[in-house]
Amino acid sequence: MGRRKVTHQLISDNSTRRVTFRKRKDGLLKKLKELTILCGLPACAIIYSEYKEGPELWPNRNEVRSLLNRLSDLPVEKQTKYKMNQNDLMNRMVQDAEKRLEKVQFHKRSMDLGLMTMYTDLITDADYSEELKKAGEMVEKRFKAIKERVKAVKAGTSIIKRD
Amino acid sequence: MGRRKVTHQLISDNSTRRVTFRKRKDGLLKKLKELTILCGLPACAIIYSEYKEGPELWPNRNEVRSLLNRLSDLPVEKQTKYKMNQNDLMNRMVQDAEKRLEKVQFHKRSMDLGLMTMYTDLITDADYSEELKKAGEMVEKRFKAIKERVKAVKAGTSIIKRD
DNA sequence: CCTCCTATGCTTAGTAT
DNA sequence: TATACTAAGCATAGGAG
Repeated sequence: MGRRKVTHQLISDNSTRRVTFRKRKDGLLKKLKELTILCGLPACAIIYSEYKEGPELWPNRNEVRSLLNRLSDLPVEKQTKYKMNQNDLMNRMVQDAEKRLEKVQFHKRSMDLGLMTMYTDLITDADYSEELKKAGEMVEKRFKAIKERVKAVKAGTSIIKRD
Repeated sequence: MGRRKVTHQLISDNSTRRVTFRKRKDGLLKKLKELTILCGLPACAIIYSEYKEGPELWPNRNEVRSLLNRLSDLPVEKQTKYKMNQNDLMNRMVQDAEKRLEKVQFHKRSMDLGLMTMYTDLITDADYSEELKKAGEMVEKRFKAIKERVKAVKAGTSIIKRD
């Protein structure tokens, strides 16, 4: 039989859904590839599914990363109360994350890292959007990484192994 | 007339390319939407074009960001010579970027920022992949942002304006 | 679970306005 | 440039092996 008209809702049958996923995902990525070739532009797609450990990255991991990095430089939408002087999301994220981090944990972290305290006059109250909280977490990870490296080196070993 | 078979190469004519871009982009995003609904999964797409200032983000900026954040937690491919102890790309980027940055500019930056020197024993030679260079640039931006904030506050003004 | 098949619905290139 | 049209190419649901 030929094809039947499709109703747009979640396909309940597991195996049907799996088959449809593969067919449509392949068709979709083919069309995305055609678009980039015909129109000469960069694009990427990220598709999560229950059928694979990680997401499907098109065209590949590096291209996705590269476009993501560009994304960081986008101007911020007016949904937050901050205005940018530059088209630079990263700068804003970094600034605000830094401020938030420092307000909460600066003294402890400074001691741990052996850094001198400063910025005391920078710390002010502000409400932080989800976005800024994530940025804060990012910086937190950075601090953790530095602390780990310091500990590792003091212990005479490096966290990073070389071949 | 109906449609002609398409040759897969860049469309040279400007207006034809523009029209094709709009048509195919819309068709593509429609199919991506169908895929997410039919199969109940998260997905996003980023499409840059010469017809818009920023990239087309589907389904929206926040969803793209959210999926990107997930991406950061993916295990790293074995294409680099570094091994991970955790499924945490950010930690590795941060560590290596930190090392590179410090080797080149630590003393100057430390003075600028009023931080104490340390890590002297951490600095070693290593060749850095493109990826790590980008990570380094990211951290560079962070330092710039901090410096700017410090200057601004010392001057009695804030870079960040509030409504 | 595949792969192959194909009728049928969907997309779209070229045209007209 | 945008919108509308439509013929024909293309994608794919369901079935068969």
